[in-house]
Amino acid sequence: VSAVVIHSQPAVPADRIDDVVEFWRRENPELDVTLKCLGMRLRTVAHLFEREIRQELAAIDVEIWEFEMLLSLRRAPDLQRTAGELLREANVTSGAITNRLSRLEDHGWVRRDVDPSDRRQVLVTLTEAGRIRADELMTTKNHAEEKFYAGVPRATLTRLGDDLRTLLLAARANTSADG
Amino acid sequence: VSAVVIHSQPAVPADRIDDVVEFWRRENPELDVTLKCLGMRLRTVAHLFEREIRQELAAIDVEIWEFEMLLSLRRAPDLQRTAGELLREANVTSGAITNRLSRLEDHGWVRRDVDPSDRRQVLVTLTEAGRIRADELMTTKNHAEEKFYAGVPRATLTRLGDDLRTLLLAARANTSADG
DNA sequence: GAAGATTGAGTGTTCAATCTTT
DNA sequence: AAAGATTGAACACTCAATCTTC
Repeated sequence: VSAVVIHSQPAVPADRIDDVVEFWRRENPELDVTLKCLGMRLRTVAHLFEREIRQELAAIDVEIWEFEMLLSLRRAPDLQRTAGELLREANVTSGAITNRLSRLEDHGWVRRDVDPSDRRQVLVTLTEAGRIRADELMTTKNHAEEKFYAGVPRATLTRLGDDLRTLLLAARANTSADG
Repeated sequence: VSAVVIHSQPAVPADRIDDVVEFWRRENPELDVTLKCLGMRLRTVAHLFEREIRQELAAIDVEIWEFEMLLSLRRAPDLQRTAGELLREANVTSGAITNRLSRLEDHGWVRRDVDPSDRRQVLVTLTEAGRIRADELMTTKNHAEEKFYAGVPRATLTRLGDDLRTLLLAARANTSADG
């Protein structure tokens, strides 16, 4: 009795990504189809998600980086972090942070002070106006996310979250990344 | 008899994302924790993945956009696409495509010709040097991907791929996106 | 000397305006 | 007019150099 190899296609129609990967499998039958599809889907979903959030936020005139900076401060003890902490949370270079902080300061959403205990550091504090704005943005983003996931079975979403966490832990080890 | 609500934490240790979401749940108990975690993990994994691929490609002096353009042409019938087709595959504006094509042309990896059947269009063709380079890049990327996923159970990866496809189909409908 | 933040040059994107062809 | 590609201005990033403080 010989087993038939099924290419792990579930009860979901094939999409563009399946077609692309099928092309490469024909060129190289050794290719790991599961891995190729997974990578492409990860990037595509994340891209779609980001674009959707960006559009919803754009309606109230906000960039994603702005959202992330304000929300990071909103979570901080005393609504306050050093520029270095913000830098590491945002995964951008120090030049970008300086740039962003200047713009947030212009809007009056954050304040910059020299850290008295270590005068090399800059303490960034969320102002009252910044806190109010942060909470607005959070609400908008929550609505956008619910809309994005609409129609996907609850069980799928939960399983996705769990599996992604597993992957995330492994990937962090494999890449020795701090993100 | 009262049911105890379990916050769907599987046999995986909590991470930074769980902490962030827990903060917001305390602020707003109505918050859908599963959805918030999922969104953050999607973005984080995709970000990590992209960074890893970028680093591996940088070792052979290639940018990700370059990789995607060459590989898109590599799959095309006759190794040829119009600038507009490339634009829609890459999800960037026409200005970016013009810019990219000029640089690829400088390296001698693609050729630009006016489409004789519609002289508004530009036909982009992968040269022989471009085809060789594309295949090199594909090999490098495959290695990088295998390294990224190392240690994650096969079943998890397969399930992730299937669930992501389900999500992708729904999200495309929810956002009316063409990506 | 090392760490944290700022500055400036270089890069690559978007957006709007333009040019050509249909 | 409308569609496809190009151009240039504005913007935001990275990277390397600099300045201040430890």
